[in-house]
Amino acid sequence: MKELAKQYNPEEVEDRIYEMWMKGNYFHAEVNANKKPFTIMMPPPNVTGQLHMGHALDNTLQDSLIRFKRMQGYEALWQPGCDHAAIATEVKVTNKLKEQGIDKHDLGREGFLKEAWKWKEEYESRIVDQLHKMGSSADWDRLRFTMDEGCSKAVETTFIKLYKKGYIYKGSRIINWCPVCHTSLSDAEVIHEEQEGHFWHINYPIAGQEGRFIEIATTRPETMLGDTAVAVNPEDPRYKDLIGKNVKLPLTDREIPIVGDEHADMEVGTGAVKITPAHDPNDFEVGKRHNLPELNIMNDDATINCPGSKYHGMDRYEARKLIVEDLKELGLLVKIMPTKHNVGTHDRCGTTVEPMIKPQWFVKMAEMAKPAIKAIETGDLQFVPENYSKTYLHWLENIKDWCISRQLWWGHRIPAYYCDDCGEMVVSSEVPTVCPKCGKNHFTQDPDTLDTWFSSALWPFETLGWPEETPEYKYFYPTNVLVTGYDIIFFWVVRMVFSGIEQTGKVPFGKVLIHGLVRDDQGRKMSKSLGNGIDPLEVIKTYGADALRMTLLTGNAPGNDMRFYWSRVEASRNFMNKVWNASRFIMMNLDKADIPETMPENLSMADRWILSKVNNLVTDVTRNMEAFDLGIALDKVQNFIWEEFCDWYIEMVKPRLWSEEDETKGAALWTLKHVLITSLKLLHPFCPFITEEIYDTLTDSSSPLMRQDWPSYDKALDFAEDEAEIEAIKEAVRAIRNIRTEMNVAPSRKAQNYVVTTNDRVRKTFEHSKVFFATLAYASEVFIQEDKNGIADDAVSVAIPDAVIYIPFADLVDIEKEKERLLKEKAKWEAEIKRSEGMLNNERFISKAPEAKVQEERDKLEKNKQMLKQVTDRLEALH
RNA sequence: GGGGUCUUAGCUCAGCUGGGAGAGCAUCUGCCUUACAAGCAGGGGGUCACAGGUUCGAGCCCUGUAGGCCCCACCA
Repeated sequence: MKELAKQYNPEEVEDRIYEMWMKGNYFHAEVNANKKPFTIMMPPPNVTGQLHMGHALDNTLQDSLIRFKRMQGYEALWQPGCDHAAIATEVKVTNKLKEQGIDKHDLGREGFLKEAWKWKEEYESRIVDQLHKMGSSADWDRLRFTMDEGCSKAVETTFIKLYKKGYIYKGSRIINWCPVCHTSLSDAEVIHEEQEGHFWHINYPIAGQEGRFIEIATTRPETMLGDTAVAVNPEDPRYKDLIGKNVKLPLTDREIPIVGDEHADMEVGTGAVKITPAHDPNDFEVGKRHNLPELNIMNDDATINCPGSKYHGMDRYEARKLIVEDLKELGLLVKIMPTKHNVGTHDRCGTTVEPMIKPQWFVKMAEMAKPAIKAIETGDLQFVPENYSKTYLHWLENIKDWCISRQLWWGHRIPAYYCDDCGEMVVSSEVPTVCPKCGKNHFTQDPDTLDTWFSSALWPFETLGWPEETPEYKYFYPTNVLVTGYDIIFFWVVRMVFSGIEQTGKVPFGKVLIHGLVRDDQGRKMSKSLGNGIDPLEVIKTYGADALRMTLLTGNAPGNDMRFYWSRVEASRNFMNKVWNASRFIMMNLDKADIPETMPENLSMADRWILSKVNNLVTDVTRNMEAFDLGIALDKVQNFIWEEFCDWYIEMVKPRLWSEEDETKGAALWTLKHVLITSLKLLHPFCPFITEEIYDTLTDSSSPLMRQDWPSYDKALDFAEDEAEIEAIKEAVRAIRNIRTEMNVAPSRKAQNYVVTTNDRVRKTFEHSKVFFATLAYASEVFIQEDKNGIADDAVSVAIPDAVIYIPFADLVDIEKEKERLLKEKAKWEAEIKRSEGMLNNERFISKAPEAKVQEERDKLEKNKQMLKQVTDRLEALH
């Protein structure tokens, strides 16, 4: 028998084991008609940097699931890949170049893209390496990238299909513009932050009515250069008569109309609003309603663009300052009120976005949203936890058209071409040869690229070869589970669903397992700026990947945020150590006797007990796994291994192993081995490394644990009737331990040896383990009094090397205390019985509850009655 | 304004369709015991936010109240 190292060294073991898995190609999944597929698409990490704790959680959940399904006999594919993360990467690469003193515009588009690809290569391999360290069993042969050839083809195909269907259109609309990144942003990329600001109250002079003004309030005075109207509520008595009149727009020579519009809220500000259609989404709408001109007064970098004006070329905030001063000078500034208001900022760079009117590409959402909503109603798509489907629905039901064009270089180029001569647009997968309008043959491609989510929306099928009908696509698609954080339901999940339905006719995954954020120990988000992020690799280095995985899986329900505590990692590491040492102990004993091939006949009570325990555990854990309650499943496995297997069974079995002549040693060893292997299997999806290492050392199996069959319920191991007896034994053992404490005898080898026996019932249950109680007392010799003399039902016999002493219970235990304890216990059982009887006497319960449950309750009642009898008997014996 | 969610031990959190209040950490007591001191044995600690209701039975379901958090929209 091989031996395990004395100390578990995760660092050494993990690397070696992972290499073994890789060499054996055990992660690979192949089209296999004899097996059912099970597919998980890895949310592709951005190639912007290294993985953080959120990725660790995300990947641990997926890896646990896929390992479970693989062991269950599915052809389990975990499809890995990375995302080009358009703007995020472009910002990073631009900054890196800037540090080297290079401006990206000097490099030009081609040069920049070369740099970006270099960046991608570097970070992609770093990310893959990190995923290896976490133990991820993804099919690395199938590693994909959102901008690789196949994905680009899928993007192009999708774009053209949607365009031809009329779902993609180009339009001039007001969009969010980032003046630093020089690109448009979707609504989802804009974060609204509350900021301190001011309300500037400004008098606009009424044209033709000298000395009369209309007072407006604004938080952005600089935009007044682009005002094309003032709006008042048509019901507002203060201003009713002014509707239709004009005002002279200060600081300009323009006159603009006063219009009546619902948008003006009588309660807010002065009730009169300046309308700047080109720089405010609401004003844009008002402008549309009243046919107002849209006056763009800003350049792409948010400097003022008003030729002829003194503000021309100034930054928007500089211009604001100067405009306020100038208004003051003109006596038109009425007052300045401090206020808090929400300002939209770019989620990547923090710049305040500027609403701008720009020609952009959009996806029409109304039609595609419908089947995505329906998928929830039909149950084709289910969220875990379920309430996230409400979030999903709420968003879809209020969906707006999706702005998909970005003025970036890093991304999929829009497949639209413009004729150099007449400007005619052609959407096509290739450069058109002849202009359909003017017949010329020179074209320029649209410079814009697509929103990064446009390609990730296709991830579940583009990675399997779509639009080609590859065998992989046919076999593995639609996928089974998507695992992701709640923070990207809108960005990603929604878009995958409607894209999947539209392109493939199928919901891309049946279940969405949602997890929360990993926060620091104070509940704050982990972020670079706070410097409170914890690198998963650092944790793995000191505590091992298994410990990290266990920390992330336990004590946390789906969809909820969790806090990261080092103490929890330590606790997990301690459990790894427990598993390691228990296994070490078992292996040290395995060569002490022949281990039966099949289940031996002469199993002791304790053997039967632990076997049925582990048998039930299999059922429980499997059910939890299938319901995606991974944390609960792991909790049960841990609880079993530590508290049942180690603390009780292994302790109980020791004397049989140590004894020279015990004929049930083989049964004990068989049981130990069986329970250990089953436990390792159950633990493997969560803690793959340590379980694999132990299993391989223990079994000499030619295939690794990760490819073994998941255990299933075995009727032959169901010794359900033993449960009550075991409880009685445990109770007796506890009593003896208490006696030991009462006697103040330290169970030390240095202390005197002694033997304890107790009543017939307990002794009978331990007929195969006569040395059991001796072990508890750490005796070197064993005395069992077989004659009834001196052994009362409630007395103990204590043997020390030279003598046997019979000690009545009463002499050892404080009778009053013991009575109290028993009375308490009696009350407990009585309450239990009352409860059970209450239920069983209830007609509604009997008729409504499933038969199994009723039977369970009846059994419980029976058992409790027995327990009560025991307690009562003991109480009587005390007198 | 719309939607969601939470309140359980000193701390952080589990508690699966209603049926014995749990874990980890912390704390207290006794132990270096031939797997494990990263350990063992034992203990203390909770009116499950509050008030009603449904039920034989409520941490769980319903209504209301108080407080916390998140998302969406909007604040000219």
